[in-house]
Amino acid sequence: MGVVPADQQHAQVSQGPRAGAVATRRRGDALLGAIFDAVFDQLRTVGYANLTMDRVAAAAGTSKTVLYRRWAAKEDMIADALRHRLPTPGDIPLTGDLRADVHALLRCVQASFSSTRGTAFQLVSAEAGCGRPVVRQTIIDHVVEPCVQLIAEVLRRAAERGEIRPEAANELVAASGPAMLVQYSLIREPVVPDEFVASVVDQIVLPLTTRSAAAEHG
Amino acid sequence: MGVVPADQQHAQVSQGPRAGAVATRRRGDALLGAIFDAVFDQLRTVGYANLTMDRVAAAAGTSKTVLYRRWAAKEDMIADALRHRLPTPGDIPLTGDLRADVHALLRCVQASFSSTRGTAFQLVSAEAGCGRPVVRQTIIDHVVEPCVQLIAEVLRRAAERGEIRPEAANELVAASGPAMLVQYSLIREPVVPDEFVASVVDQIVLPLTTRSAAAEHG
DNA sequence: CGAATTGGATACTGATCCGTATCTTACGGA
DNA sequence: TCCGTAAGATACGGATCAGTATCCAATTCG
Repeated sequence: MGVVPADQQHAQVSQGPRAGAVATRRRGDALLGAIFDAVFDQLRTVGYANLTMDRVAAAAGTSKTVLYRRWAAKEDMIADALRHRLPTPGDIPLTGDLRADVHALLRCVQASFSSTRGTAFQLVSAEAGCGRPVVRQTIIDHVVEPCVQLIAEVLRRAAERGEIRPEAANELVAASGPAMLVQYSLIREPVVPDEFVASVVDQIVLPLTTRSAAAEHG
Repeated sequence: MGVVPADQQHAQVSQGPRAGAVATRRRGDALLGAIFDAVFDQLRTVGYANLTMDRVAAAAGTSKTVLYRRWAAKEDMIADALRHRLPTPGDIPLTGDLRADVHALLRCVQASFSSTRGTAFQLVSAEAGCGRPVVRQTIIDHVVEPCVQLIAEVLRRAAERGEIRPEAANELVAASGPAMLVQYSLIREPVVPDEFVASVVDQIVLPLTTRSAAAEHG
């Protein structure tokens, strides 16, 4: 309840010109980064439904005015936070090594959880069924779809090289890895551990591609 | 905007004593069912964030008073709606046939989407990170966890019979089927088609269990 | 038929939150 | 050093919504 001390300090003390004085006012990217931190922090602690501009401002150690000077609406702010924090799968260099490439692309999906503090798929479904699923579509288009497509491409090339059975080079198999990570983030805990990613690669994705795996059961 | 016609009729006309007169007032289970329909309808159309008691009441053709006579709070109502509509995996009879049992259990996961009009995992993540994840935990505990455990059990028995390779009888493989369905519901469309369930069984789960699938890649 | 029960309409309170307006104050460049 | 730009505090209007109170009407049961 009570009174919040008005002279509450920000978490980060930047190296200002006067080293003795506490940095009380951030600008530009420093401020922007603090706001994005606050957004994901709020998503993690109170959830999308209870995320308010007041709370984000308070968590960032700033005020609502600053937020509305940058974004017209709450959704714009969140979408912008995502665009700045989500990894870009297209930047991942592919080596041609099947296991390494699949692993790298799945780590990209994993990074989309950790970079948003595990709130990525909370956001995906929070808006499901709404009129303008801005945030939802941002994540799907930015990370999940590209990763699945890139994994599919990696599988296709491996099939051309004869490393895997050709029938396994499809989007269903390509989607299995991301699906396992999404599942883990939703059911177990928000941020997916490294060992789990490795397990998925070695016990799910790669076994599905081996020559001897039965091609059809139905 | 304007005025909603006060004499708006309910969708369902029950067979009252006077056949000529329009049934205007439902009771008991008929009313309860209409309310649950309205809950999932609202979740689908406006989303969890915009689901209000007023809107649910309006969609059910009743008033807020009726809702608060049954449930103390909004979350209780939603949780109750879930408990009445979600399938119960434990009721599924297991035949001992690997493919049939896996398929039946995955159809149970699928049913948890269709019975909630595709909103099940919207609910799972809408509350992620909140203090009291009532709705979230209801779905996980009621459907997903039981299904994964039952699939794991089915795999274990198949391994004992020598039908599948023993290393595949683990929870990671057991989770792959549900994970694919969750993924589909989140990314593609809310309700998962039958053919997709069959594809997952025949192209993901069963291939992972075949004797010749490489046991380890890492 | 008559009484008890339950459904339904409406209005109200208090809280919350979005988005804006206003004013003060720190920073940083010229 | 001075001035422009942007940060930050605060307050406010308007809207929305949860939950309650009150009154009325229909259905069911005795």
